[in-house]
Amino acid sequence: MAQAIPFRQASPLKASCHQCSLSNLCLPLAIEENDLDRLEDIVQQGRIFNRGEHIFDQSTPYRSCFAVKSGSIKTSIITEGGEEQVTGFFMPGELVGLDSIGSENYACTAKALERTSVCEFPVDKLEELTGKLPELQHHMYHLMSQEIQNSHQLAMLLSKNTAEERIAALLLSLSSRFQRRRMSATNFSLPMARNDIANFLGLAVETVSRVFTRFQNQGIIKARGREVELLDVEALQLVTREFSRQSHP
Amino acid sequence: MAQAIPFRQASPLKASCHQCSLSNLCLPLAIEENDLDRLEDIVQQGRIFNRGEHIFDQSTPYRSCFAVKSGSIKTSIITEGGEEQVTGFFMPGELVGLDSIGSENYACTAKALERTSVCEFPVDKLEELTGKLPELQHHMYHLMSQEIQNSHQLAMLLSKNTAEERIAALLLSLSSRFQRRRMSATNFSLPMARNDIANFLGLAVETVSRVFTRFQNQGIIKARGREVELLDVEALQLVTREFSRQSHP
DNA sequence: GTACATAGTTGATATGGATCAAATCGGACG
DNA sequence: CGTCCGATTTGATCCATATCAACTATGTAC
Repeated sequence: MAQAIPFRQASPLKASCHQCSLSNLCLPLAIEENDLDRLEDIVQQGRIFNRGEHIFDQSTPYRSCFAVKSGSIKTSIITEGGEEQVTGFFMPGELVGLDSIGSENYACTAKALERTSVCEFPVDKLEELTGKLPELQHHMYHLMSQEIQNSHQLAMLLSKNTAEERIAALLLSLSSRFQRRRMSATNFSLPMARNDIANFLGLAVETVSRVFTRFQNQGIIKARGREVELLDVEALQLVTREFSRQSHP
Repeated sequence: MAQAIPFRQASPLKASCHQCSLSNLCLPLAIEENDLDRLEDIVQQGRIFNRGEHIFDQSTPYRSCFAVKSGSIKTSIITEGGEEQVTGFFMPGELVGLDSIGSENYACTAKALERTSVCEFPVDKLEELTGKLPELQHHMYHLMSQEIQNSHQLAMLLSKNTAEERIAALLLSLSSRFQRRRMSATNFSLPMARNDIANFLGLAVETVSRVFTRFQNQGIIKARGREVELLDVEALQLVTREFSRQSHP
């Protein structure tokens, strides 16, 4: 491993968005090459969290949003009663904490689902920078509106779709997100437990489990634990659209 | 009415955020008095829509977001199959279209629920302005994150709460939004049809109707058509919290 | 004022998924 | 290698809400 150590050891924590393999997914994608330094100046890179550790906690003062570098994160909100609602899963290249920007406190809790490394963007500096770089500001608006749309899609899924449709949609969403990272779209391992899937999709764990085995029996997927193989993507897509088809044939 | 006509008749469409009674709810609240002119310069004020008319349509090019001046608006997304999902209701002082800022096209359709007047903010000019006014930019981030949080709350409501809890939550939300506008918190008329409520909350119309009459029989509300009176706000609040209480007494 | 259409209510029945219960798997750790 | 504890699966039963059906109220056009 010795040869992997970079020459510039003087500033090991200095971010290097330039070399990051995720720069085409993450914030840098919005920025001109020569403005990238300004983003690097405000990023704190390379913080590592072990499975189960909190990146930030609901109701604590908002400081930063985070880009996932490797690993994965789940966010959830906790009601007064202690009930948990998983609001999202975040994979490399995705930004966590947008739901609280501009607020005093974090609106949710972010937890590492596995060993995860993140890049931290202090919000005060980020806002300052977006004020100077219109493309970056535009991209932030875009990311945030995307987040709203995602959440609306989730609400739709929850209010109108069956258990099978919800799970098919989740599998396809994960699939396309793996694909964006040039990984297999049909062969991946779920970063989250069945419990988290159930909570996120508004189902009981038992139902999630049953649907997985039903899909398996139908030859649509193969699943052993968290390892999943999508055997028939078209069938999955059909499941997610079945609902809308039935109503308007 | 003659005496109500302003002196400066030369520019009747010139916005006057300065005088607007909603300025403490709407975008102006984020801006210093002396920067307000710059906001007024980009606003197009006073467009009127009749009940049922579309303010904008899903999948058409994104141009502007809108502040409700009077009346009310519902937003919804339509699936490929033609199925509708109501994603929100917007009342005076609230901003519509944040879910698409930074996108090419509108992500939803906005429809006037009654005769409604709006102020239009062309997005290119708005982005330009937020680049110059940090407080305004901050406020935009805040509004958008608020929208994400709202949607997460909705998702939670849909995935974890009973019909009664959902409807109680909606009534309380409307109540507090009327109150912000210095209107009665207990006596108001619903801007939307039962159908829209049902769709928004992921219920059947029949269920909504039944819950309304159940609440009425319990003496919690009085409802005749769209006219609603909240007789026992605490009872309503209790209903929304009942769920969380049961799980963690 | 009458008629038709749309919105809302009420009743009867069916069902998808929750819940309860129990068995099995899997991985961390001594 | 065996033990233990949480995660997952499987089975049996129940219930909240959807669905189907019919009726009533409201409002709008003529």
